[in-house]
Amino acid sequence: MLQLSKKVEYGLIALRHMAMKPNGNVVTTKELANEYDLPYELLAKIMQKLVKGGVVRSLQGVKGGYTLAQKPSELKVASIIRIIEDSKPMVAECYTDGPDGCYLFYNCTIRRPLGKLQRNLNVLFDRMTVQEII
Amino acid sequence: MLQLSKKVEYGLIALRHMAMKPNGNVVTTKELANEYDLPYELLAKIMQKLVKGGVVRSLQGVKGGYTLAQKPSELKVASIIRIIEDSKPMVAECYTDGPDGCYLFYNCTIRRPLGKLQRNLNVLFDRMTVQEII
DNA sequence: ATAATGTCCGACCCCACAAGTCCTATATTC
DNA sequence: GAATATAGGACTTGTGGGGTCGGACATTAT
Repeated sequence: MLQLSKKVEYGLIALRHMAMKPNGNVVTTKELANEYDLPYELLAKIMQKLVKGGVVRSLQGVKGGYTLAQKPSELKVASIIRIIEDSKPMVAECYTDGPDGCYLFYNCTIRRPLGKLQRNLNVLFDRMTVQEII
Repeated sequence: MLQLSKKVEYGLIALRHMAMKPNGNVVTTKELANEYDLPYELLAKIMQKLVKGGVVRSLQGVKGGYTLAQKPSELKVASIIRIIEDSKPMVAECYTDGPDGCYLFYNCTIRRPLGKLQRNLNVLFDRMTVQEII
């Protein structure tokens, strides 16, 4: 209920790990999976998403791996969630999908008030960065 | 992702509806289900939970129904969620279940930082009341 | 008293989606 | 060219949210 997904958790753990390494130091999926006992393949997928999201850079081949593409202080948790989940953290689907996503939409009486909650939530996730979880 | 459940949404809609009725006016599940086109049985379950949670009072029999047991300004959204979901809104399960709930627990590197997020979230849901969604 | 109409509540189904797995292709190093 | 890394599509599995059904009990009206 209202929880972050495992994917996001794993992603944050990985990013934190990288943020603590000396700059430019590559980290492999294997290393991460071993260190934190995370499912390798799943983590690999997450890392690939982070690459596409521009959060980390990848180096292929032997001696390959990942490095941060941005400073930890610039990596907003909100962005990480958006990249990994393909959507912002939302309190209700109607804020993403619009009228088509919810058959109540037009006569939904709690949409506006929830909007307030949503905005506060946005602020929360926008403020927090990877820097803070080191 | 991080969404409120339908149950909570329905519950809020119902409470709002009741909050707008003249004091002491009973509202039936049927009336609510029709008015907002919500699944009757599910809504009934939710209402029962709200009764157990002390948020609404029930009157059985013909002419029965529900009335608010508290002022709308006293009905915190946080409480509603807790009552309907049997748990507080949590960003990660480890905050409810403790060590047994997550095999990472002791070497989880993001638990403490997420705790900050959690506390902020608590404040958010504690501040908002049914009064505000009228 | 009995029919009508409401709550109460346990048991159940369904399915979308999160979580995790498997397999193959491609890049890089030595 | 062998070893080791990422890239990525396809697949399986498990769980929980959402929804349904059926019957018991309470109250009122006739």
